[in-house]
Amino acid sequence: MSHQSQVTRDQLVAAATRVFADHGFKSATIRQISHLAGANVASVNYHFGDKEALYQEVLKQSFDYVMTRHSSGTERTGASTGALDLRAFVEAMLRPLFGDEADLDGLHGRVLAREVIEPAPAMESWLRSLIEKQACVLDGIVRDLVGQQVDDQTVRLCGMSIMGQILFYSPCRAVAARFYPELPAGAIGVELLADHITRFSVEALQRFTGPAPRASGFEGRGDSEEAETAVHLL
Amino acid sequence: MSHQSQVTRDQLVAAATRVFADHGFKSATIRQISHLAGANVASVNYHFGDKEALYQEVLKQSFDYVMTRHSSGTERTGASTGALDLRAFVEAMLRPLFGDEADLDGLHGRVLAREVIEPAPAMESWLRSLIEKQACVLDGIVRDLVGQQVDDQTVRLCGMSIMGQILFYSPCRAVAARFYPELPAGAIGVELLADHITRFSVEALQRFTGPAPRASGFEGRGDSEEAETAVHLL
DNA sequence: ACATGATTGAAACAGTCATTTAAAATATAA
DNA sequence: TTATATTTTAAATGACTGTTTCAATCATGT
Repeated sequence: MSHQSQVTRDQLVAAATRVFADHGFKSATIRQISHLAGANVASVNYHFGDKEALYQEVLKQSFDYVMTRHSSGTERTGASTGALDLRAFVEAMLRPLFGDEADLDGLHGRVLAREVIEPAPAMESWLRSLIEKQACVLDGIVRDLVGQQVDDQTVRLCGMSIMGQILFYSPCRAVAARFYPELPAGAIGVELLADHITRFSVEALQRFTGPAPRASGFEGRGDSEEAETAVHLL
Repeated sequence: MSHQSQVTRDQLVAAATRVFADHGFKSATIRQISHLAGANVASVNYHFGDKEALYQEVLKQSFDYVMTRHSSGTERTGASTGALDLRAFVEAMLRPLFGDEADLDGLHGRVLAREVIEPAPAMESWLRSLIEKQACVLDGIVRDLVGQQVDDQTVRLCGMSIMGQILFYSPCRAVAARFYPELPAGAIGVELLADHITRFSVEALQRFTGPAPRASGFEGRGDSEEAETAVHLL
């Protein structure tokens, strides 16, 4: 493998990362990628075999990038409070989803987020293991905050509430501006967002101590039929 | 317009709703749709002009369906507590996102959710107005729960936290099972989910009374550097 | 410098896509 | 029924897709 070969290979991966992040696997075209990389259309098939193999390579590199760059932030800090653990976790998950177009963090994060939300061909085992590991870490953080009286299913639901708040800004960062157009997009920094999500979640979790779900202020009369039919489950 | 013409038109819309909900605008093909409708490939272009016009029709009908069927649930109940308002809102937003393949609620909801999260060609003004209206309703509900001392931006962030928890289950319903595989998918009913999201959010919002963000339990020492760099913003 | 293998480039391939065409079939109106 | 308009059908069109082919080019080791 010559030197120039490695260069074009890298350029192809870089271009593919951007195109896949922007359009997804199916909508991205080899011609877009090769043109952006300044290479021939046949180069993808020569260097990687086919489109899907290139995608797997992009997925793998994005995975490695996020792991080495940010995943350390999701390790338990151990001695600190659960709130700080959560704060670090949220920011570590959130940061790759942001960053401008040129930012590597944003690109890699968007590729992974797209794959997680709508798995295109086949999710690789290492990506699945990453997700499960993160979910496990989050479980632990939540457990620290809610205490031991809460059952496992509730802990998982709380984890999903947190992940929902985070992933809301992934492929759907545009949706935030759509829901709240008057709120300038650039003004929502990662830190501000991480602060809010952490605070929102900590406030909620610190009251999830009791397993009795009806002890939380639903004493009003049920006007809406939807509310009436289901509020007994609370 | 003959009677049979109207029949095939309706069948095309019905088939298109399903295919668009499953694959999105770009990936859905006219051949899929017309075959599912038992019509010719040219029928779409004859009855609607082109693929995008058919998509607009599907969007419009899904919009009307959700509006008449569920949007009443998002009206303020007025006299009841904010928590019940939130519970009704959450379930009204959540229900269309669920339901099995044959369920009309699920189909229409998924079409709209797909469009909101990743707007395909151009979001129509009535859809935009629906979103803004819903956001406004949610703002009001949140405002009722947090009180008047909280600034508008925080109210909006709280609204997005709630929407994040809801939309987490939209195209990404699979992601829940992915994060927590041992949790049987069917076991998470709409009511259970709505109960949890409502409880989680109410617990959080009821503590968002004070505008001072640092009064909420971040007194631990900062181990993680990410936490350290940003915790001063709290 | 030369020969050999690795890499690139332009073109062509087969497949699918949305869309168009025009003839056939059907419904509607007289 | 007959004439007219509407609707359906099969086939073709042109633009895209991923992939292949093969000659030209380049790099590398002798």
